[in-house]
Amino acid sequence: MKEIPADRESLADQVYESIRDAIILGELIPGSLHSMYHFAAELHVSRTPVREALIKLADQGMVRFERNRGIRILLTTIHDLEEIFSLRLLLEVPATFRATDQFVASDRRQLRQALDALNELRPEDPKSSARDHLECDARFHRVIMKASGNQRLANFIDTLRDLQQVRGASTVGVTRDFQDVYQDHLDIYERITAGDAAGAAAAMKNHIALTARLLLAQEAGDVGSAPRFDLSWLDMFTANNVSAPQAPPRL
Amino acid sequence: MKEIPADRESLADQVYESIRDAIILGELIPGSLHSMYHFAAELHVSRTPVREALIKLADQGMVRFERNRGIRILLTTIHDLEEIFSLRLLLEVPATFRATDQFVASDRRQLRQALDALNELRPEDPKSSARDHLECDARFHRVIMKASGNQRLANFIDTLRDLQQVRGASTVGVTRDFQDVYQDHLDIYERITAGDAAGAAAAMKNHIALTARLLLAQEAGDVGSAPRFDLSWLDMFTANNVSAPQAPPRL
DNA sequence: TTCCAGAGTGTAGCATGCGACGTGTGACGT
DNA sequence: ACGTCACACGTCGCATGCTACACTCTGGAA
Repeated sequence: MKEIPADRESLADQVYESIRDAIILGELIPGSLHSMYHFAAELHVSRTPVREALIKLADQGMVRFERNRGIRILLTTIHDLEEIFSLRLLLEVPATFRATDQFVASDRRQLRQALDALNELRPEDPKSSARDHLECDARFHRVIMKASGNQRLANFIDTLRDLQQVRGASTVGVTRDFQDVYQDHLDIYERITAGDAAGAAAAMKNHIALTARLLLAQEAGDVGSAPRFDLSWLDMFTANNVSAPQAPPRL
Repeated sequence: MKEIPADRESLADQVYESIRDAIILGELIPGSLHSMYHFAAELHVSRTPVREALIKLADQGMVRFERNRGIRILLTTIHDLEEIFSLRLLLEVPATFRATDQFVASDRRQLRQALDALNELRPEDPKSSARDHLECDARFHRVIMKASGNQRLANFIDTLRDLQQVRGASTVGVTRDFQDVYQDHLDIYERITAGDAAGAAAAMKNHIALTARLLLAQEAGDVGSAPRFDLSWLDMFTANNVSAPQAPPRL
């Protein structure tokens, strides 16, 4: 776990980020039990900021307090993933539509930056690249969500993505390669910058829906028990009636 | 502010509910500044559980910590209401659709109970009735959200409704009377119990959209400066293409 | 050998001590 | 009369003391 630097930010916030990152990076095994004393000693702070950070993480569903026992690191279950992707589809698709109409130069610059970062990733180190990819992917989406003008929506999506990353699951390198995913994002970028709101929304919808299908099938396969997932009912709430090519162009 | 009872639940949680309710009930004036010492003395607890409760409230946007100054009670702004109603439309309409398909007997019983409570309300005491109405309204919606099977969605909607209630705004008795609102909910109830998912979703959409329009116009009028609100872009993401009567039947 | 009981260990939950800092106030100089 | 500065007060942020309780492990009895 990373040490706490000595700069001027709330200690509790720094501890929050440290523990959150440690969970996402898999340094804290889901299901394992820890104590506030342990975290406090590890991070060289007192129990108070640790407790405050853990309360936030418990609210987000990443850990659970067990009275007089410790703090349990929670695993993001398949059902959690279903909830997460349902919410992402319901929120990110309309937000992309809205963002396109409100996009300004600085948004475009940031989105381009995130896109380039995504393109420059190469699967040299398989382990770290997957994590890096999740990070870049998150940056790309965050720019769009913020541009939608709904701050609460952007924050909520952020917490959902954190939970998704706890699972550590990525389709990259498993059912899709870097280039496929890059192409998805390039589609979205081009439609947004072209001012094609309906097209951008449709591209985002296809991107998330494809990721959800592949990821749910892939993760469910890991545990053997694979109940069928049905996200198709979401179709009618994600503007399947907008004028966009049914099959988005692929190279 | 209500005192803390001596039963067995986390003190911090009880303090959270006390302060949240106090804000919603308007006992804590938005914009006013308070201290943790003040809350602790008032509720006869130490500063620790007070601080933990306030952290949660700050996360939800109901209060703000001002370092070495105190805790500021925040006002839900018009822009906040826009964000809230956008999210409610994007989430509650699909959730209603989904809930209809998964409704079980116990859900139906609870929904009926909430509906009856709504019907029995009468504007005898104008002040408390408005609050009671908001509470019953929240219960009705919560049953449906839980029945949708997405716990995160239900929780998120709950926090949004809390923020909405901070504003204390209700259309009841201003631009609509009790009977109109009851009719809205009766429509939703009947379509859900009839298994008409698309119809229930459409009814929920109309209900929320109408409330949003009236409330935003009404609240914006209070302060004089009334920028135009445009929630119409949400139409295509709330299943305007489902087979449902354009004008829902009214008695 | 098995079951039960009781003490020990470690934990969260809450109370409290303490330091740093922003703010307001009052005195002093001009 | 007005501007400036220093001091005192109140507050958060963090550290630490303390208590009740859940679990475990051991020892003895059946």
